[in-house]
Amino acid sequence: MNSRSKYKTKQRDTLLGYLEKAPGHITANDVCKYLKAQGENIGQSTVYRQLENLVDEGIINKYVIDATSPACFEYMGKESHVKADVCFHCKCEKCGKLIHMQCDELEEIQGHLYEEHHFQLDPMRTVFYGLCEACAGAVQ
Amino acid sequence: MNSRSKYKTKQRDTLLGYLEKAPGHITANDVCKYLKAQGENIGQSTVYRQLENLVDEGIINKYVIDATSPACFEYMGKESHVKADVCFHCKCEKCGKLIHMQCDELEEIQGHLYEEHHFQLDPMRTVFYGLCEACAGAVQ
DNA sequence: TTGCGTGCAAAGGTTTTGCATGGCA
DNA sequence: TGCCATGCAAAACCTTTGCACGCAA
Repeated sequence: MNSRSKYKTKQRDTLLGYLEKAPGHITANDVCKYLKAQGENIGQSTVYRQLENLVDEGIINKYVIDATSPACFEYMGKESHVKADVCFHCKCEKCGKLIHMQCDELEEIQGHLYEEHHFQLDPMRTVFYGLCEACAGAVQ
Repeated sequence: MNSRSKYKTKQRDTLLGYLEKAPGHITANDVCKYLKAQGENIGQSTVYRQLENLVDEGIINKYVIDATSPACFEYMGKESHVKADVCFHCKCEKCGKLIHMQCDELEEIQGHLYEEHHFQLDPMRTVFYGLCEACAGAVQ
């Protein structure tokens, strides 16, 4: 679980450079394909291993939405993890779209659950299921 | 995605009968092994397909803990659906306990998500992950 | 020099799919 | 009778692992 990287390698820097400017949610496969397109040949095991390291270090986050779709990663920042913003995820049961949202009011859920129900919510892993705007409007 | 069962088959009944009295969370593999031990020979594809149906029907819930471990299922009950009351579920990531809660304030989440984010929450299927009181107190 | 990081290939395990057969309504 | 459900096997899929080599410190 705690396999923090001790060496600074070219591959790690390349990967980190991509993650920094990568948009929203990215899968390990996305990373591999991007790097390959760039001519950077980094083995997929290295990608997986470095992603795991970065998660351990808190530089990126990992989301597991469901069993069949691949895990998503997201850049959080190198600086200290002040956890200034808590993000939530909504997944559409119909089209499968993953919606990323950050909202103060939703943060209150966390406080409410803790104070009233003594439950310490982990927003990283919690996913709201339902219907997105498009799908809710499309059918019944 | 929406493959609700239309026929009532022996396999479905057998599976449902087991799920009703099955303890806590069960994997698809558990179900297969149990049925085989009972002399009930039900193909694994059938198990997976029926579990998917039952999730769609809201009779069982599906939990995904992480990418590599198999998904867990849990019996929720045949009734409800009347949604006279909206119930929420919290699952402890540590001890696995499933907490059932009904709370007016949490119902507001639904309204909020719909009005502000145009997302139609499905409380039946949404599970809040985190730490229960006991586990949160135990360690850090 | 030491031992971690890398890369390739192959394994691992869960879940899905194709297709012919059997069963419910 | 018309579909749907089933079962088997094989595929698909993501992720991890083994092992030899290269590279950082």
